[in-house]
Amino acid sequence: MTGKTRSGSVAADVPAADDGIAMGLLPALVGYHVRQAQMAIFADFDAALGELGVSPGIFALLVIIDANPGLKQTLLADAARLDRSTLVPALDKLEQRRLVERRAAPGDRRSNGIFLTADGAELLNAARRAVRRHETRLARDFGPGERTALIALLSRIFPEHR
Amino acid sequence: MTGKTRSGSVAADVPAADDGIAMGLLPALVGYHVRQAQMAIFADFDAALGELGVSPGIFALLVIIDANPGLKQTLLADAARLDRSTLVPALDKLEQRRLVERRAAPGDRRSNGIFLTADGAELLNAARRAVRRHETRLARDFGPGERTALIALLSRIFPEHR
DNA sequence: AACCAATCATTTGATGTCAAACAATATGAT
DNA sequence: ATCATATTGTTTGACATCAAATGATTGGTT
Repeated sequence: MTGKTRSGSVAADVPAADDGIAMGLLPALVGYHVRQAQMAIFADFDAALGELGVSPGIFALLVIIDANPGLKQTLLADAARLDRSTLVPALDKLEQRRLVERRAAPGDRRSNGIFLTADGAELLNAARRAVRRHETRLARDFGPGERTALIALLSRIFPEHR
Repeated sequence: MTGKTRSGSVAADVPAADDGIAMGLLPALVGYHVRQAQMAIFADFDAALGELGVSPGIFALLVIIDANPGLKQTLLADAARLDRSTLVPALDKLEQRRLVERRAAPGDRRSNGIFLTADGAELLNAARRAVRRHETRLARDFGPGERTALIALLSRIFPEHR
């Protein structure tokens, strides 16, 4: 079984159980814990902002739109790390909710500039407050500096993929 | 950089740009960096194991099945954090690839015990080697202990959601 | 001026995920 | 023993996502 692992490599050893279920080498993997953390964060985020109809992805979109009024869809998609085609129905929904507007770009009839409406800006402010509470909860057991240290470590993972 | 970060609270400050695009408060959020890290990790994982037809989710399934032969689908789904209905087509595919088997459970005609085939065990071994290389790459810029520290920090996020 | 390649938003198709509803089987209460 | 309730695997429907193809527009080359 999963013999001894060599030095610099990944600790392969036994287990850690999940209610009697062995998880093999998974708990030794950074990727596994990143995924677990992401799911837990998503769950709390949804509990905090689901009422507002704001998911993490929607929140990121609103923040980026607010910080870059008039941004074209392709650039917005890149910034939010979405495919252009994925952004289309997302913006459709936000437009139906009167949170954002697509306005014809002044010099280019192919592209739209994306803008937050007044309602969108208002909702974003409420969402920001909820997100700050969520983030505080997330790091409530962290000592001073640990939250920053976590972000710093995460930022050093595969920077070539960003 | 990222300006001054306050003690317990969330730094709301300016920017960080992504190619001229302002990202607002996103870079101050742990959740944002966890998501970025997850996407980067997934990309490298896929580059390393896509050839084997093994995604992170498939890998986790194979590892758990191997560590718990005969596990019932519901428990497997719980351990892998999938809905039981999501597991069905995943197992269908693995069964078509002759990597796993559903065998009638001895005392309960409702449930199946899930087992790795010889082919499945073989593929899993190859996948494990590739994953270890992947994990080593992931942490190649980390000093001794930093990898462990990262896992420890991630594990302390919303433990109530696990 | 006329073409051709690149860009922009969109449509379409495939996949992975959850949630709700379902049929078969098992368990527990009386 | 009978009946109500749980559990197990599955089907179906909704949704987010990516990738590839499409139509309109732009810009560059000649």
